Amino acid sequence: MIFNTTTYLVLGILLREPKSGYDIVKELASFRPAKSSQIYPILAKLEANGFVDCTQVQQDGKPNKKVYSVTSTGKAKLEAWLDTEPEPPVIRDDFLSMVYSVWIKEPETLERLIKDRKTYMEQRLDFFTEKLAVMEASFPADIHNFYSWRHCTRLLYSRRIAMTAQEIEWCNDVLKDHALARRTTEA
Amino acid sequence: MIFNTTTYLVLGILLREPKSGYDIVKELASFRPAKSSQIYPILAKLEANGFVDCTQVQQDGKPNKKVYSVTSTGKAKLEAWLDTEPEPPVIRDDFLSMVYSVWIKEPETLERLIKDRKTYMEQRLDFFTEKLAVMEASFPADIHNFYSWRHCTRLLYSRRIAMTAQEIEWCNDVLKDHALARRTTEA
DNA sequence: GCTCTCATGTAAATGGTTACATGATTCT
DNA sequence: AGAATCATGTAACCATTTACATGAGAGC
Repeated sequence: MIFNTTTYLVLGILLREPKSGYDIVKELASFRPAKSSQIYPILAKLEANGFVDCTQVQQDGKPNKKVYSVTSTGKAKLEAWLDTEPEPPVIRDDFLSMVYSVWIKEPETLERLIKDRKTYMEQRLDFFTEKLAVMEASFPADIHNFYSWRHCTRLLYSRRIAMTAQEIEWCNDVLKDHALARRTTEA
Repeated sequence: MIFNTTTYLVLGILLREPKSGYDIVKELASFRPAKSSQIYPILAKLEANGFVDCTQVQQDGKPNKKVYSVTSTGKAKLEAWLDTEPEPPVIRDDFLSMVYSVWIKEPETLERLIKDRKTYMEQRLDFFTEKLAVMEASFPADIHNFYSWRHCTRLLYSRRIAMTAQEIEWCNDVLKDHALARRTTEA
């Protein structure tokens, strides 16, 4: 069986807390989005190879669901992965590809591109700041405990927040430069 | 013909300056890495559909190469794309997936992960800082001229540098927290 | 009756990587 | 002779997305 990064992520999610495929998709949404058509086959393979167990759970007011939990073999596999070196990050960002070529258009196009990006990043910043605040209020002890998964979540939120704030700052710098240069040209 | 983001990037590279497939791969390497097996078919398709022209160039001391340049149709296509809205960015980062699950291991694993990341980011920071410095020294006028492609390159470098510096800062924060918490535990 | 959320999947297509194949030229 | 860089490509595979299919239950 082939273990790619997404498969390890699924194991990691289920190790925190048993979940259904549908719930895994929701958990991934804000962090590393994946479609259900990718998750369900991964779960099926993990189960077929004994890395996760599955139990049917009846719900009232909702359809039944299949809740998966990690086996000891699954946990061992995840632990072994954490001792390896991660690949360098890959960023797919259309926005950057557009900035790369935006010099062929009027300056207004760059301005629009940056303003839209800033708006998007401000929304993301609010989203993650809120998430972190809720977690801090709900689990004040866990988030500073090395052996709690919420500690890891806190680290990831704080990184996201810092990165997003940094990008907003960059947008402001570009817009400032832009305004300055245009005033100079007009004068 | 299907135009994906990579195809637009190839057009953007060739519009700055005509290049061979081999050169395009090198140009992309530090920004959005792609393999030659992806670039050559894109060039073939672009040529077959009249978006780029190709001329054989003899070189001495090196094998001959095929240099591509963008046609007016190709430029129009790129311009139209710049008026659309970019998709939200996608980040594939094994490191983050590892941090997500590292709570199941001893704290040393997190420490190692962060230290290695910091080292990697410091290398990247040096690389981009050097690149920007060279460009600033070589083309002091261009980098502030809206209608020069080097202006766009400067924006992308400055963003990369700020982002990378920010990530190093985050690594330092995590390591400081970590040291503090361990001292508290030992005391 | 219609839409929304919950829930699980399959099939086809696209985007990208890995592996392979070939050949010129330069440097050691 | 062997490795390194330059140069162009093909074939097979993997990862992910898009589109499709189905169905229960809730709320309007």
